[in-house]
Amino acid sequence: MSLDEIAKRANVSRATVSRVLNNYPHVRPHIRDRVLQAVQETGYIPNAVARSLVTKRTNMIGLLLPQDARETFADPFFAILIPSIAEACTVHQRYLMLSMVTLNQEEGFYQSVLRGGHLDGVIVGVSMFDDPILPQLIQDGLPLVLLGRHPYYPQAHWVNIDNLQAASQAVSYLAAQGRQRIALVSLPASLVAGADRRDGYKRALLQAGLPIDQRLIIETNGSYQAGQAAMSQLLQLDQPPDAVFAANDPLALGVLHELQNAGLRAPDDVAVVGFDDQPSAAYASPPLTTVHQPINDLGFKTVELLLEAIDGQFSAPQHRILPTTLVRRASA
Amino acid sequence: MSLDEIAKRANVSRATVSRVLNNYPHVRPHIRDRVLQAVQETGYIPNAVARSLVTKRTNMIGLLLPQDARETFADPFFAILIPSIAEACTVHQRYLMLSMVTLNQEEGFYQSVLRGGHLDGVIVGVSMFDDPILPQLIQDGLPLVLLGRHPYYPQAHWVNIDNLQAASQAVSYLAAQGRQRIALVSLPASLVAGADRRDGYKRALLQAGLPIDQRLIIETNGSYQAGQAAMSQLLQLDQPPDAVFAANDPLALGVLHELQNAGLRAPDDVAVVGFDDQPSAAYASPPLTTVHQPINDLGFKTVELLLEAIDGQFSAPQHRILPTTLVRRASA
DNA sequence: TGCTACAGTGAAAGCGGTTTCAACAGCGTG
DNA sequence: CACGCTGTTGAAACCGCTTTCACTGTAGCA
Repeated sequence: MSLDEIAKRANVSRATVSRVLNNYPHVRPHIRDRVLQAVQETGYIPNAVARSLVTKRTNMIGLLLPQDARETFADPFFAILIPSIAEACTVHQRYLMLSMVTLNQEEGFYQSVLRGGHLDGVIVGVSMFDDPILPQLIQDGLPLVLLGRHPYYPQAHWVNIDNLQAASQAVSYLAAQGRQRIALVSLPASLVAGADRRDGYKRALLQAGLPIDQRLIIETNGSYQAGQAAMSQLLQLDQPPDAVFAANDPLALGVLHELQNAGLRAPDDVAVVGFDDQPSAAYASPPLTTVHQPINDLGFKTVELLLEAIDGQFSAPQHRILPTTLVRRASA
Repeated sequence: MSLDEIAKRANVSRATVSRVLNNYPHVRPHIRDRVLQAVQETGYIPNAVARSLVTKRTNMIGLLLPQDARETFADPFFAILIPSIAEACTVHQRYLMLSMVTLNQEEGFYQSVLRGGHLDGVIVGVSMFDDPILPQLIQDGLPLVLLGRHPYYPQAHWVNIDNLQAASQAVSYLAAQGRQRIALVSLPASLVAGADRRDGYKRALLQAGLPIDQRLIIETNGSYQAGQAAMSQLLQLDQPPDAVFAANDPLALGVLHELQNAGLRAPDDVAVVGFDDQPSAAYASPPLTTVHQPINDLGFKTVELLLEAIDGQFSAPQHRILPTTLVRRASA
């Protein structure tokens, strides 16, 4: 069923049907009603593809996730972020295309996704410094928002939290309690957020007049198991830490678990602070002190920034920084 | 840049360019080369929307997730399933549209997504018996595959595991060890899978000659915290259980945690079996005995079944059942 | 009353591809 | 040599919508 059919049924031209459907003014009420009735009767839904062909808008935005997206999904950060983005899309009447395509994997397919005109814009769940897709993407000129700042692409819009500041605050909090040997269980340094949180950790130590001890810094892949392993390793040091800043909550929970296995207690023996404030953090034993980041807002703001970018509202790159807060529970 | 431009550049007609691009036979090699060279030089990518308008194919499939998708994403089952589906789409050169739209929420938007011609077919991450979207969807006639069987819609294709049989096997395993009071920490009965696993539990009890004790059956929302709460409740019974079958792994891990809190040990005091075999199950303490389901395969088979359905290969509804295995670790 | 301005409408031209159809060349055959 | 194929190509129609443009009719105004 097409426009023509409605047009015939309502005894008007296709142009008029189109006007009614798109809420143009300058259509006389009784004509509008006739059209709407025909639409009602037939259950007509306009063909989105045909519409897109002429309007150059698909109302579809892409969410590009990193190659290792399988691990990504296990991360509670993404488990909250992705539904937020999806919801934001629905709220704004946009469709969401999920893509885990990588450059090396399927060059041609990647090209056709991104440059085939299917997408109005793209959100890049970027993270790595050297993501191979980014350069192409940015050159393509497709409206784009990065989820997280990226030092190499100042011209790109992004939404982020202040990872450095947030991490610094968490570590300062530990230092203020008199903790002397504060360990860092970190994310991969290849991630921008990983590097930022590490830098925040170091800055806080220096500000507190504490030394930076490389043996207290353990780089991990960010998983629960890695947290366990890291803590286990830290406990074997001659001088084990009296506090741990874990760069995300899964790591922190792993750390807590390993402490428990070793017969140690948090915060008495070792204070632990996490990052993310994932829902289960409050239910850990002991409940986890952690940096809360507004993941939901992050998703919404990112979508909204992208939509504004698609509308061409900006001449300069936009950088939105959302606030974090340290949530004090029992673990530190 | 459009077909015309390539046509002019290669000094052929648009039809010929189209033929080359779609690998038609009957194009003389030197003409084909000329066209390909023009494509190369210009970096031309055909407009997918225009193509879709005439071919009636968008190469895009939808993944419809339930209303409570936010919880859904926290479930490791979906954390594995969704990337699998995404990967299967990439492998088969299809795009994936993620949708959490619900009927009540945005009727119009829902309609335009599903009936606007954007989608070649839909995977429904169905679960509830009375999902309000399903009737419409099935009537719409859009190619569709359910993720999990549904008793009310025999005409729909689906891919599933045999939940009843798998649960039954797990409980029989406990009974064979001489466990007398086997509790069930179940999923909501409003979920088909929840009901199936509960029925399997009951069947195994009856087959083992054990009574069905309603006090030993606790219905939950399937979360880790719910598992803790359920176990806590079970331990307050006059005669607490000596085994627990948890209907998914988060529940089982919560149960284990609560046992530990109560100073009890698994499997000595209470044996615990889970369901899913999520990656972290092997790292639990004790490592979790659980029903392994091939979530990855589930994702791939579902996509492949949908693609076949889109090709119109079936006259009868297809039901694919994938095998499960009980993975014996230390918790039971 | 005669003009202008503008609201309201339809015809038709795209959007960028695919596909049908007809035309033409070159070939083997009777 | 006429004929019918087959292989190869281009012209043009078409997919279903939006949007421009031109054309009415009517109201407002001098």
